[in-house]
Amino acid sequence: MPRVIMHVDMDSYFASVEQQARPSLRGKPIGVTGRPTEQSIIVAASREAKLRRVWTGMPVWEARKACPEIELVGGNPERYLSITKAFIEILKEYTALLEIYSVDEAFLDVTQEEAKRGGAIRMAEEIRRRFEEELGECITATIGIAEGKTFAKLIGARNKPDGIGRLDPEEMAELLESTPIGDVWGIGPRITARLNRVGIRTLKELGQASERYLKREFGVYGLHLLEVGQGRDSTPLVPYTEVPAPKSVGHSKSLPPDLRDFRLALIVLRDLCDKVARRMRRLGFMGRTVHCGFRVGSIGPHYGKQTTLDLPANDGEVFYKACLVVLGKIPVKPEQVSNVGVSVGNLVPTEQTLCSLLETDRRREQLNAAVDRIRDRYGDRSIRLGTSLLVRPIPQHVGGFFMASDDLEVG
DNA sequence: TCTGGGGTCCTAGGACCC
DNA sequence: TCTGGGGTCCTAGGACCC
Repeated sequence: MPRVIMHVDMDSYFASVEQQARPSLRGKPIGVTGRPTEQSIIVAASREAKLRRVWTGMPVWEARKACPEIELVGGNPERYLSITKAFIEILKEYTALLEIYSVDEAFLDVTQEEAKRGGAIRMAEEIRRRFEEELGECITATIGIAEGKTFAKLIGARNKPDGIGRLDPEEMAELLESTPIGDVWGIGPRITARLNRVGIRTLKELGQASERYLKREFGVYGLHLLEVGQGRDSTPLVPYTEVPAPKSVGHSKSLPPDLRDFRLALIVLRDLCDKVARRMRRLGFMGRTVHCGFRVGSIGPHYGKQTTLDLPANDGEVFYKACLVVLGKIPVKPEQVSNVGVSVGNLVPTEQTLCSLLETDRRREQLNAAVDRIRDRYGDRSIRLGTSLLVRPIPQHVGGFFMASDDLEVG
């Protein structure tokens, strides 16, 4: 029996939530930004802003050029999360096979339920009506319905915003013929360019490509591409009840153009290590692989290296030391470091590690727990590391390599 | 004026062990 | 002494997503 998959995608999500919370913003082109600086980017544009050609990912200066009256609003992550929880609660009433894909998207498998509820379209109408009644008139969603996730997403995108789209099997051939491969979930610019080069531009053409070619070029992913090109998509949903454990925890930070400096990058890195460690403690994980990376110049590539610790850790100091070791191996000039990041993988639940049995680690743990309590109570900035305030000698740059490890005084 | 910050999965080569 | 096969772990890099 064919599946009936629904993709629920909130329209201009962060911007809509802001307009719901602040009526003075309604009907206006607004852009939600991460930080209120000119260097930041538009994280979400309201419908009015989109009509004025302002898109997600656009730098603020470019958005202003496209739409001088744009009103910039700093984002409120907690607010978005609480609305997300609310709409997820509504969706749970319609099926247990619900995948929470992101803060503003979900997939529902309603194969079993649709008959009882008068069909998938009627269900989608009801869901949209309840969003309006329970979350507010500004919070709208577009719902796509098809036999697989990829096509539900695609048909939803064709009906944005504030709409419902259902793909009937008879319409599949036409859709395959008219859809450029780059419109499809999972086919980004690189794969698009590679396929275009051999004359594949539409989904239909993708479906006619040889299996051998796709397998050779794209590995197992090539088989998925072929399936999608032929109008099939059996990718399973990941029900929210079976959310996989996180595989890595990381933070990164871009530096303002006038503050691109390796010393500053190290201070920021020390803070990021602490943040990562704290999140891991909160999540109950320790990790062994420490990956440290940075970017040089605004369009330069990301450089990254990793190292594996002997024992899993969840301590910022340990991560920072590992980063310094790793950075010493990166053959790049330290000037103009524009972005720095750390991410820890190879995660193990804390209770499954033996580290807590070691005396030194127990003391360290007590210290971390105390710091966590203070921050829980007074905020992340209430207690900071000595390094955030104090920098001493300058890292040497020798023969194109960093000499980083012992140059920074850790307070 | 020139792009944030958080992730996932896959591949491939080398080291090492049996 | 030489050769082969299989498995796991580690590292680097590529691609994609929201």
